Amino acid sequence: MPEPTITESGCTCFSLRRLTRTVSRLYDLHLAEAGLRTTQYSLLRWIATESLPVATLAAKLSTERTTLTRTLKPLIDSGWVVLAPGADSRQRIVTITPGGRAAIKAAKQAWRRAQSELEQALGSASVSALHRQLDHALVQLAPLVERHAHAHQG
Amino acid sequence: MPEPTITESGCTCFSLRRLTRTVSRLYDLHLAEAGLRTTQYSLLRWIATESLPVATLAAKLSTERTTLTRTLKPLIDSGWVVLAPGADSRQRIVTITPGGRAAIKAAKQAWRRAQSELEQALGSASVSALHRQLDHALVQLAPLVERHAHAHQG
DNA sequence: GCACGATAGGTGTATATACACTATACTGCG
DNA sequence: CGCAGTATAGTGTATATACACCTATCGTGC
Repeated sequence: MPEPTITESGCTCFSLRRLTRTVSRLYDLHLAEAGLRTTQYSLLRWIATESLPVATLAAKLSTERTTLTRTLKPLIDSGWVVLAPGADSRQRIVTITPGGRAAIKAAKQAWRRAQSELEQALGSASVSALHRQLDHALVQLAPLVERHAHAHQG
Repeated sequence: MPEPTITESGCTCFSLRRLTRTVSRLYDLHLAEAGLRTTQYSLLRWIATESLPVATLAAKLSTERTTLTRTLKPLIDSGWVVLAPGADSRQRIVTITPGGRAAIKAAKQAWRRAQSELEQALGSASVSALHRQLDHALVQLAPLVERHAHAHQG
């Protein structure tokens, strides 16, 4: 039955943004002790697992490439990340430093407390269900948005 | 069973932020035709339903009060919103203008296309499930984060 | 071996977000 | 009434986010 689809629940984008604001504040409250933001912590952890060129990393994070350039800046200024030259001299390989690994280690407990507090408040089952929905949505939407974006250029 | 609770799924905050980025881009692609962002559209719609003081509106949106001051600025500059004086002369009542209502009307079709595209890509059942999870999480976490934030001042 | 399209990355500008701090106005108590 | 304390809003600063545009390098066809 192809019904008119707009749900009553309202704007999915607004609900997502609103919860993201709230959850980010929770994580940031804990991570402040360690001197970094939740965005920075996640980014560092990702960079620690593999060294990749900027565009490749951006794609993995579903971030606009130029946004990654800007979000990397404070990490570079702190000496936690460097942009190493690649074989192709256009590329910059985003690479973690020993200081970066130390920062992750120092912040890990704070992150764990944030995640734990969230899971206690929501219940583990709810958190799992939420992740399932988020993952499913991302898989469906990410390529769609990329197509849109590329079509827009020409 | 009070088990160690950290889920395998990783960082809830990161997953939320990532999907929010993606979904926001989808909405913004459509709303660009109407000359506004998804954040602005949602905010305008909210303001159109009731006129409230800044702090009250911020609480309803789960936004930091000072953030709302900044996000209102482009709407005020466009003539879509005014800050009217209240009985208490400290208060500014966030009020929509006729131009603001016209902007909502002009953007509605674009928003509908965005929401519809999302629902087609995910399926209505998925979208409903996602909204349930988002709403549940917000209800649990919003007061918790507020408590944290107020405790931090003192 | 050079011209040209494609690819990798950065900048300019604008908005979104939040914390620490500041300024102003109200309110109740002595 | 006058002041102490509280409530309301804005600023300074920093990060996050993305689009339009720019620069530099690569690879290929001739």
